[in-house]
Amino acid sequence: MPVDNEQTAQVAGGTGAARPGTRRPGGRTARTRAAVRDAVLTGLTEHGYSGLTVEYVAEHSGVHKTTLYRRWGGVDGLVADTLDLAGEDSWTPPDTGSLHGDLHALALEVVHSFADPATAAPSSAVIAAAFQSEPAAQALRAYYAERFTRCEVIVDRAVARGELPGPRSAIDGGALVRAAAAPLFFRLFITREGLDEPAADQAVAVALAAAHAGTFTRST
Amino acid sequence: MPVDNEQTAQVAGGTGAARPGTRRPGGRTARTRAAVRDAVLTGLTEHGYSGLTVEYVAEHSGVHKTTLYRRWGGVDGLVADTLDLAGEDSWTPPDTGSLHGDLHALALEVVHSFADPATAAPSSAVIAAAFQSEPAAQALRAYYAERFTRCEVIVDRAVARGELPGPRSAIDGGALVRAAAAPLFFRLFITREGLDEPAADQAVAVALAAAHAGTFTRST
DNA sequence: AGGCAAATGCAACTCCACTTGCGTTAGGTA
DNA sequence: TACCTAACGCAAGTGGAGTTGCATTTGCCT
Repeated sequence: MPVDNEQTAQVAGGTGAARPGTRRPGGRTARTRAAVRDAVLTGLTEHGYSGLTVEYVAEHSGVHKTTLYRRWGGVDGLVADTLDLAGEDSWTPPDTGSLHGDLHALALEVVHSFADPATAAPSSAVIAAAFQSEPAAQALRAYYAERFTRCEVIVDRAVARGELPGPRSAIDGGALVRAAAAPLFFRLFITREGLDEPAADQAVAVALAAAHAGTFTRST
Repeated sequence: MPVDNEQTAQVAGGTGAARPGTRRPGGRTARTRAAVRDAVLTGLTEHGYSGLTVEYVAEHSGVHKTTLYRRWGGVDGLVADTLDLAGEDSWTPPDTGSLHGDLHALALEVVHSFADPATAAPSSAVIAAAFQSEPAAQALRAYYAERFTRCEVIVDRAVARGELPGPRSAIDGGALVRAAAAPLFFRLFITREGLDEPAADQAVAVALAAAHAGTFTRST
């Protein structure tokens, strides 16, 4: 079953001005999308976002340049769509048996994923693309929103285990996980300090300390 | 006294291959730099980073296009140099009389600076530029490193007041302040959730809770 | 004051991202 | 099966970013 997750925003009028790719989600269209996204991924890992060009994707996907411009608008659209695909994986947060273990494993996943060019390229590419195109910003927002929603299980389990004061609903799990992740991305893209395991350790420690102090407990 | 803070990195050979701008920091050169940086600032606030073009800077600064390419290499270099200027201001961290007050004021400064396009544009522009050029990344790194060094006074004062366990050297002030700032930038540029005062409140609360739990105390 | 070289100005050129008009292919439907 | 049209392919063209060789200005030093 080929996926079809076109952005539902900005439909021109009520007259049904169909955007390309929405009316014929069948064979060729789906094949085109898959080929294009593969080419985008390899292009990103090879040349990075700033070095990725529409012409490159055209050559390496067998899809004509004009089609790429028509359906995706440009490099940023291509990258945004690629992230949409990446968001449809079956990833689940770690389950180590303790809150600290889960958060630490999660932080290490981030560290390692950004250490490997193949996985780091798409992620950082969209962050870069979001600066110059609203669709990319949208894709980025949606991606992380969904990721952190998946992560709330970690906190739910911790509450169930009695590691944090219950009930579940009283603690903002999303905020806790975000707090653990934020310093890592901050170091990566803002202060450009680079990532290592100590950084991950400290990020987790900060988030956990705040959690135990009740900082993420929702105010009634 | 005209400033001259050229990047000292990547000097080609030992034979003294002088880069433009280093041998004659006098009148015209300095005037050129000033005019260019003004034009970059107005260009950024008007069109944003993705809309800023070298030609625009040339027209609005009176400096010829060729000169801009020669001395700054391109848009990213222009933006990086502009941040270098911004880093030479006389900013000092807030001094409210309490650690919480200082951190909160600091967080609010971030929120408000990114709410105002005129101040937000240069900052976010360099973050974007750092994705495609090493000089820009360098400028970004230097800028925030210097900023957070200035902020360590906040923690020093708190220790002196007895708000945190001393001695000064035992606590990593930079890490504490970074912890308070990270969630804000994370929301701005990674999850693209936008900033508001509650976000600032929580960021400060998290950092403070971690500080009181001893998370930023240096291990001997 | 006078001379040297760095820094800038200038105009023409190259190259590539992006567009456009039209012909062709193939998915959906009767 | 046959038709219709969305989606794609193609080739030529356009515009602007970035480059190059040379003339001109202007700081700095003697």
